[in-house]
Amino acid sequence: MKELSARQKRILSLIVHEYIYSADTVASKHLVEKYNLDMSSATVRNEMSALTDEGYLKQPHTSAGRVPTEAGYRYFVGQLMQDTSLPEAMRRTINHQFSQMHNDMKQWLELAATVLANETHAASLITAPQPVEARIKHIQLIATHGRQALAVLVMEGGQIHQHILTLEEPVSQEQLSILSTKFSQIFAGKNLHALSQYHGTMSQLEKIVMAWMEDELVRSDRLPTGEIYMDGITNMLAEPEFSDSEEARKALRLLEERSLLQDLLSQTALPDTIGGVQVLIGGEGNWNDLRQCSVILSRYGSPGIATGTLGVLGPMRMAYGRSISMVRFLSGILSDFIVEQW
Amino acid sequence: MKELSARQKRILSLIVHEYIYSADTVASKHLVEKYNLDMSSATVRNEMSALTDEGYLKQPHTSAGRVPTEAGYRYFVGQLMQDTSLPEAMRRTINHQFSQMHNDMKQWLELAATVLANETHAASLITAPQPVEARIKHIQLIATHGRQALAVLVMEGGQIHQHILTLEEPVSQEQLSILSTKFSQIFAGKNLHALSQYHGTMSQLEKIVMAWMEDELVRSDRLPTGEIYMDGITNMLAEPEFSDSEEARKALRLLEERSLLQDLLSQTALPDTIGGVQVLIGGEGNWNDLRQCSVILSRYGSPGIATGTLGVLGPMRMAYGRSISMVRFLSGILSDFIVEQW
DNA sequence: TTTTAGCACTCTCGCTGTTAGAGTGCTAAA
DNA sequence: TTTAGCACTCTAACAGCGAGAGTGCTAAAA
Repeated sequence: MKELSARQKRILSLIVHEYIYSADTVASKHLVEKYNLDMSSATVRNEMSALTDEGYLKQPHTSAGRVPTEAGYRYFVGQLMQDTSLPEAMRRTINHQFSQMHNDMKQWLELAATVLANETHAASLITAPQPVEARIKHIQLIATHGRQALAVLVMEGGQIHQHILTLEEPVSQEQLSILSTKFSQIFAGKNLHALSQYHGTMSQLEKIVMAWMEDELVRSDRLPTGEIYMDGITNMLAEPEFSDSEEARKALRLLEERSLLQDLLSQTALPDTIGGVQVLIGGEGNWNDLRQCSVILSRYGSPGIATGTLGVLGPMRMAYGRSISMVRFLSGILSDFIVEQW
Repeated sequence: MKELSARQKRILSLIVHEYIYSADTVASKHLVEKYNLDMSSATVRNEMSALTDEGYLKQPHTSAGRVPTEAGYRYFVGQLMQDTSLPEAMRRTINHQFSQMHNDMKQWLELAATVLANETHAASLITAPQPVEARIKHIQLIATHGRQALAVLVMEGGQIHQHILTLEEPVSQEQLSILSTKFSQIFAGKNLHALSQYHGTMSQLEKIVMAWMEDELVRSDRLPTGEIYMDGITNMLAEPEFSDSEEARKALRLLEERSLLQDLLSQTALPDTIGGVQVLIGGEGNWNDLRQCSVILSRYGSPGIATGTLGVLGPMRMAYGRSISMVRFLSGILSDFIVEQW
């Protein structure tokens, strides 16, 4: 693969733009007219031909215009796209929306998913932030009803696990409070490992609480077990490439099968690249069902505290510039929120 | 509309069955052959003609077989369908799956959504149970990090609200515990109304907690603000009636737009009919986007404690018998869980 | 050497016409 | 009242055709 000439780059860029805009093959003449190019359609044709040889363009049929290939998109995203930042007005609007929310992670994630989906016209997905290391800070037991007690485990980062325990027999709030204090003192600052090494003689009640804590920590340690927020699934169906519902199914199955999604997220979005944005085009060979799609991902959060992933899934013919800025911007908003809250 | 003859009922029933099975128009001859009917195709044709006049059948074109109308489905579901209960083996399998879960409402709801979607080949949706009356049982404040404190509100039914409060300044766990006790004594057994009538002199901290509690109760009072669990969205796309993705979008938009969904659920599934199953065919005139769909709904939970809704959304050509049994069965499982837990 | 005009060539898309087959409705006989 | 038989209708599938779009190539112009 040779280096492309400036003119070839320009033409490739225009073709990608135009195709993203129109969803239709783009012809040499059309390009010259629409953008008032200072060359003839024949010249453009020659360059197109060269770009096709290089593998950046293809034609659906002999006498059709050109369409970007996977490699074409990749070159565009990597080399040609100027990094447009979001217009100030939009930043303000979005910030305003968040400022009107409660200080509630869940609500913020929901809003972020909605905004992301609406602005990119694609499907958005966001995983809830996962604490980086599970260290206990605090344990509290609260009597609720009969033999039921609510157990709350507060982690170092402020992360919360809770569960309703069913006890052997009713226990008063006083007794529970005493146990809460005891356990809090013993385990404060400890992680899962220390927990499983503790082996004193324990009452039945203590055993139940211990069992639950271990269980909770084991689960939260197998990283991605958190909730996933999505929106804009129907946006995908509006794209012409998914008018065949079979194609749409392939892409959407990914969103339903948690395991697939987790694979995707964990294999790509590296935990230590907060704020960086990754672009996956056409499944990058690994995800067959995503051959028609692109995914834009970013880790958000704070490296020492908790991180999650957010991204959009759309057709390969996606407004990359806008989507990437959007992902980056929202990643920033959520990161800030986590830093403030925790 | 006259009463249908026994034979007409039989034919209508067979046509509905056959169409649900094959997704194709059903012809008189086909019916006679497949089911070894003791009459000729001409006779069946005559009856079909009558059923068409009555509005239970229609033909897509002059020389095509018949297809049930909305009214046809309705008659089938209301009058013709024998109430099949789930085979024992399947009940056991499903029960077993649940028994292997933790005692966690969220996990049960997720599992229920998955099972429901898989068994009905349609989209499932379940709303988290909402407490019937919001009465405070208990308040607990837990220091987490800096100026942050976790506030937990335990309701009479065992329902839990929690939120991270941002305080004016750091407060020790001791102080928080004192306030917890005080508020718990004052407000135990009270509901929203009593809360807003309390007007002593309050510290800054107290005001913050009060404000949150009111807010939480107001929100939980406007009934359907709970989480919604879904699965099987892609099942819909597999049905031939949604191979046109535009139709699929219409139906799926409902699942994305919370407000639409809440409308549907609240207007149909009445809170006091636990275990009863409602069937909505073709949107029943009210939901234009559901003209091609049917919805099967049931309230679950316990009247005095908390209730939620579960159901399936599928094409009108849906396996009603199986789906209804499935909805009823899972409704029962979730109800039992709620009764046990709370 | 590069660009461009011009033209032949190719392939799709939409239209039309035709045909085979499926399924009905009707009529007249059982 | 049921049924056999047949005429009739409509669709789905296929082929043929022409228009139009867009390219690739060639030869002339810059």
